Amino acid sequence: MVGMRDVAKRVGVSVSTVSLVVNATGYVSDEMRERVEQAMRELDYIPNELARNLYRDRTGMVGVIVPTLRHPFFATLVSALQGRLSRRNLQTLLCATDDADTGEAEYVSRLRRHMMDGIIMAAHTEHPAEYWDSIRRPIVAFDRVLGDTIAAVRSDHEQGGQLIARQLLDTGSRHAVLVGGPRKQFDDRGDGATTFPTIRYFKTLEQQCDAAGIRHEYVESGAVSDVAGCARGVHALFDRIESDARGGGSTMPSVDAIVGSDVVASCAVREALSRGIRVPQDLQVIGYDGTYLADCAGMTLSVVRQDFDTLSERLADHIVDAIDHTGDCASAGDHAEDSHIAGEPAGHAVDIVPVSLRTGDTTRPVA
Amino acid sequence: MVGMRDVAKRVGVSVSTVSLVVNATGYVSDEMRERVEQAMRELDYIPNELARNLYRDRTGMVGVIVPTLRHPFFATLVSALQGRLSRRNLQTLLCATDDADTGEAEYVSRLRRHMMDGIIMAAHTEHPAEYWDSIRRPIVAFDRVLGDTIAAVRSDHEQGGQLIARQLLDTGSRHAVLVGGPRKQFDDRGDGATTFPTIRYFKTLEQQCDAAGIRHEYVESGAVSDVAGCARGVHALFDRIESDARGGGSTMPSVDAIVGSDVVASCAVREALSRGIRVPQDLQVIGYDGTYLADCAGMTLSVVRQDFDTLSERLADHIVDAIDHTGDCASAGDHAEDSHIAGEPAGHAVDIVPVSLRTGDTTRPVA
DNA sequence: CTGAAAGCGCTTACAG
DNA sequence: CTGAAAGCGCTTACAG
Repeated sequence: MVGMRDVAKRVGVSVSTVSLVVNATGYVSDEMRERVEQAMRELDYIPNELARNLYRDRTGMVGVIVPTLRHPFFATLVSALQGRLSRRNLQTLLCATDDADTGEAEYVSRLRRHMMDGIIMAAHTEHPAEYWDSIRRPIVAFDRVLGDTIAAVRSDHEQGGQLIARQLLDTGSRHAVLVGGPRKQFDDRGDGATTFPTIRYFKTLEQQCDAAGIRHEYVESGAVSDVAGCARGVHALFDRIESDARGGGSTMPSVDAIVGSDVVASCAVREALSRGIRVPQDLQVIGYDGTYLADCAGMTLSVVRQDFDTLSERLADHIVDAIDHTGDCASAGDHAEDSHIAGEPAGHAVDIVPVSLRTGDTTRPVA
Repeated sequence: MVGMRDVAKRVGVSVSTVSLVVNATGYVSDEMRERVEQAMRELDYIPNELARNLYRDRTGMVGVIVPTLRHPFFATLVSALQGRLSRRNLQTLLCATDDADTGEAEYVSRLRRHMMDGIIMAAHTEHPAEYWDSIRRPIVAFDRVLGDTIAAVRSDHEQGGQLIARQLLDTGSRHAVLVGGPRKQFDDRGDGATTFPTIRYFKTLEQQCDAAGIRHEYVESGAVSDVAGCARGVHALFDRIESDARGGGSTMPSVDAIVGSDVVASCAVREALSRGIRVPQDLQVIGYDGTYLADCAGMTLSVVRQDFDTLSERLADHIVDAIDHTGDCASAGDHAEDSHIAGEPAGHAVDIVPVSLRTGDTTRPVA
């Protein structure tokens, strides 16, 4: 490996001088700079960031922990996030907990040892808030609550639930099936705050349906990383719907709306089509997320769009903030006992990004 | 940051001793080890890999460059790859060229500066083989030829083409439409070798169709990262097929088979269903890739499956090999001029992984 | 079995 | 404007 020393030797100067021109800091005569730069080119010199980072105690990398990449939601999120981070000259170290047999704890441990500047946490965690506090590294949570000292970013799922409820109401749906993850995620974690905000749109939707007199039921569709399982779940759901209809002596199922992730919605549309159920006349389908899947479904799905660009931008903002302030707070971090003093809501509040409803071909026009 | 020195101080020993127990190398008395470990626990000591890596000249990270994550193929690949690398204690640094405004060249430059142990290249490159040689870091190419000194891994696309041709022939299809990327990718790059092997399955398929007397045509569907564009392309294709049929005075289109990526196939199935074209009776659809998309299409897609697990395993194997041999070859690398001497096909040959045909509900049974 | 010393490749005050 | 020196946190021979 050719190092700074080699460049210095070639030009006949000290390494300090080479360092100065590499970093474009301090004063170097134009002629000197030119000679050094040429030597670097000739030797194909690559600055070793490792050494640099060791000195600066900064790596320019952030760890991103997601459950899986085999789901369009997280693929889209990571994609947008990596782009945003790259723009700020931050590299993305990817960790997927469900796709590898490496657990969240092991990943976090590695990320700490590798001196990541920050960690963006978007996967399920079994750790208590104390654990995350003890990491002593900038952390931003996505769609999760990791404790009230840790910044978090998420979509406005309550708004999402409302948009869907409104749509169902305005288009006259009377019986909706909501398809989502394991219902136990709905439970609070004792401390009053649910750690998994995504389910909020279901809760909101259910409340609004109750208020509007729309019948609704919830069906579990398996873990998020199991797309095929989700497809099977939707298939089974349609079997049941049709058999219910026959049992009731009716030709049409009473279910007239299905709400779920893009994946669910996508499956639902196709199930309906292949069974001769007309979309949206007989059945409305509304997706949640608004990933690319919503656009390659043959029919344009009606979806609540999460704003991936803004979400990523915010995540990047927060992590950069946290990194920049990490030096100042270093001493403050020592007396962890009395940390809950004033309250810095700026960094620790949950940053909520609006969603929007895109009406496609799978919902009826509003009367 | 609490360092080794702090631990040493607390126990009252030298840093060397602490280092020994951290690395579990050399001889340390059990009592000493116990005391040191306890101190590490008490202080929540985290070894700084940066320093360690600087000394060892190894980071335990590999850079993975893909065009996009917003496509199930690359999402699935990266997912499998990250898992495999993680098992070998290698971290994955993710770079997506189409999803960020960071070009391939810039990414490679960053990866070199950050001293990645290796680079896995799965994106398009405009660089000539000489460039890749000059990187002087372990590189493995995926589905691409980066020059004959660089190891490559890919699926057996010729076999894929054959499997599809066989299927079409055995089920009596007479007119197939192949939907794929820009046709100019088919062209060789002067040096005789195509740099983009994926298209080989189309070439093989076309040859076999010609031999079997199956009519075929090729339709471009836009860039790989543009899933929505792909959906529009398929839509337009169906419009044309139907209008052709009407123009010909026929009620049924002459096209009776569509072949393309999972995304294309997925769109095609839905387009067909919503237009009343029966799948597979009137139209067979065969997907290429075999990602999760093939399983959440309502109908189980018939697909040629790329073996992502094996592909990833091989990529990991090759990069680990290259990394392990990087020390030995350091000197050998100097006389790059006379590198083409004997030929080390072991490392440089293209590693070809078999594919398989899964027949689902979108093709007819073989007579 | 343990400690003092040199070094990994770079940066940054501090002298000249 | 440029060089000698100390240090980032760790590892590894080499003495004791």
